[in-house]
Amino acid sequence: MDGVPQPTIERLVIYYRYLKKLVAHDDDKVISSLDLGHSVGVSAAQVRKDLSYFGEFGCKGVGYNVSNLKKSLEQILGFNQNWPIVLVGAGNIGRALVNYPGFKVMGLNIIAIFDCDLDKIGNRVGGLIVKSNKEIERVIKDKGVELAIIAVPVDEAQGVAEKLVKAGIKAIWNIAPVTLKLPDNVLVYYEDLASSLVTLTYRLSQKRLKARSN
Amino acid sequence: MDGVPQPTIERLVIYYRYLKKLVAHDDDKVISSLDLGHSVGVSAAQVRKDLSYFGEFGCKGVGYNVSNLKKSLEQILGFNQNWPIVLVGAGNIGRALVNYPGFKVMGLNIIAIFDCDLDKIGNRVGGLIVKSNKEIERVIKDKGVELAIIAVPVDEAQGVAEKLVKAGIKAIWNIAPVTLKLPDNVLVYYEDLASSLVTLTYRLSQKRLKARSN
DNA sequence: GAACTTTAGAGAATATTTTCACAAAAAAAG
DNA sequence: CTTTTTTTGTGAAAATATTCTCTAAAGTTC
Ligand SMILES: NC(=O)c1ccc[n+]([C@@H]2O[C@H](COP(=O)([O-])OP(=O)(O)OC[C@H]3O[C@@H](n4cnc5c(N)ncnc54)[C@H](O)[C@@H]3O)[C@@H](O)[C@H]2O)c1
Ligand SMILES: NC(=O)c1ccc[n+]([C@@H]2O[C@H](COP(=O)([O-])OP(=O)(O)OC[C@H]3O[C@@H](n4cnc5c(N)ncnc54)[C@H](O)[C@@H]3O)[C@@H](O)[C@H]2O)c1
Repeated sequence: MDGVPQPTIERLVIYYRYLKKLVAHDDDKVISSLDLGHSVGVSAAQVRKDLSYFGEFGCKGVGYNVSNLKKSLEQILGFNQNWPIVLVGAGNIGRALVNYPGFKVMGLNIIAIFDCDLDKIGNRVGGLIVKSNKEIERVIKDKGVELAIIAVPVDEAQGVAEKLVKAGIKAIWNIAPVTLKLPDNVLVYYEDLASSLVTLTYRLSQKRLKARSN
Repeated sequence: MDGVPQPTIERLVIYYRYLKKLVAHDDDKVISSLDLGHSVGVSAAQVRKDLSYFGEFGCKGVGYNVSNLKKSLEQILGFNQNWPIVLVGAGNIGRALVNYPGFKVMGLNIIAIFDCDLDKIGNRVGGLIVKSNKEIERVIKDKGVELAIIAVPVDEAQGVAEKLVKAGIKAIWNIAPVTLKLPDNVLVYYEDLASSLVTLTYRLSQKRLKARSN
């Protein structure tokens, strides 16, 4: 059940969202890897290979039962579990994330938001009240939280990360564009918005160069 | 100059940020691939390979001149160019992105923000006034904009994307979690925040399973 | 200035991920 | 009931990306 490529997991989420839309519209009872792939911009072979890491979900000559496949993906991706999450940094990005309703359907629940700025502590963000950093450890331990989001300025991220790990956090999603130095047993995933955008400008330049040389 | 791995570009941005910090602190005149790599969580070989796609920047037995390498990366990544960008959707994420000062140093300039909600049009976001969707085409053509960010709800994204492409947009950074159907010559990069988080919960589950089976 | 140390660059070897190709199962057509 | 069509699942092949290994250049030590 391991040895699953990283990109496969991300694509499963994409398949899931499309299937959910189909179920909601009661559009189709069954879908082929070709149609599913085409709908989400992935090859049919890739769809089948991605699913094959987890078992057999389709029927030869027919395709996949939409509703069942959706349920299987929920199971695989852990959407029926509850993942309590704490978020540090009640700034622009932090507030956007807390206000976003799309995480809940995936079992992702931001249960607390922390900040060190006295002007922000006590404010309401989404359904939460911004708490002081001083409560980080207590909340994490009380609720047995393993996953945290870091949305503080670059220079604060390392310190916040260490505090989180000390409190028991096992995985961090870091939006601050800085590499964290943490024990190997802590999972860290970097969400680097600027570098994604730069990839796009880079490819745009490449295309221009190629066009010019033709 | 092509055939550069996608991940290499993203890492170059990471190297760049670290070098910028060194230059600002006047910390080091020279850095080895080992030190640079170690600082940003990448192997030394990876650092050297990444740079080798673009030329020779180091000195054997010595390392890389920090300031020169930073300048070379600026050149490679197009940070000294001006990339005007339009953003559609003055919601939570859209406003966060416009307010973020970190894009400017990479030549990324959000020059206009659009929304269709009358309550939002006319509001100030960062240094910009939210404009009506009706002005999208005019602004893009007037300013020769090629790059757009989509930050509207899922169901609106396809329509907005088509409007942008018709106005001349060549590359889209889509934050709405939905696959866009656009002509092949339009570059699309998806920023899927939820799927990143799910990858993390998935890996966390895996680790738990592995720990339990030991 | 000879021997040693450090470190970039590059090609080879590995590892990872995607695509291909086809057998086998299910359904549909004849 | 046989043939044809559809479509999955999978092992092999291809493509992509990373790591290893070694050479040679630059600097340092003695
Ligand atoms: N806003 C964006 O679009 C964007 C894009 C890319 C990256 N980022 C990164 O995301 C992070 C947050 O960005 P933002 O725009 O939300 O910034 P922001 O300044 O709006 O918010 C940062 C928040 O963190 C709080 N904070 C500072 N130090 C803290 C600490 N030690 N403990 C707890 N809270 C602390 C501040 O009080 C503030 O509320 C930054 O690292 C930024 O580089 C943001
Ligand atoms: N906020 C998050 O943390 C988050 C996380 C993941 C994904 N997303 C995605 O990002 C997108 C935006 O999220 P958000 O939280 O900012 O939502 P939001 O509701 O706060 O903002 C959406 C904005 O788009 C505007 N809009 C709607 N239709 C439009 C149209 N046709 N043309 C122009 N403007 C239009 C709305 O008026 C609103 O201002 C959504 O697709 C969401 O799924 C957001």
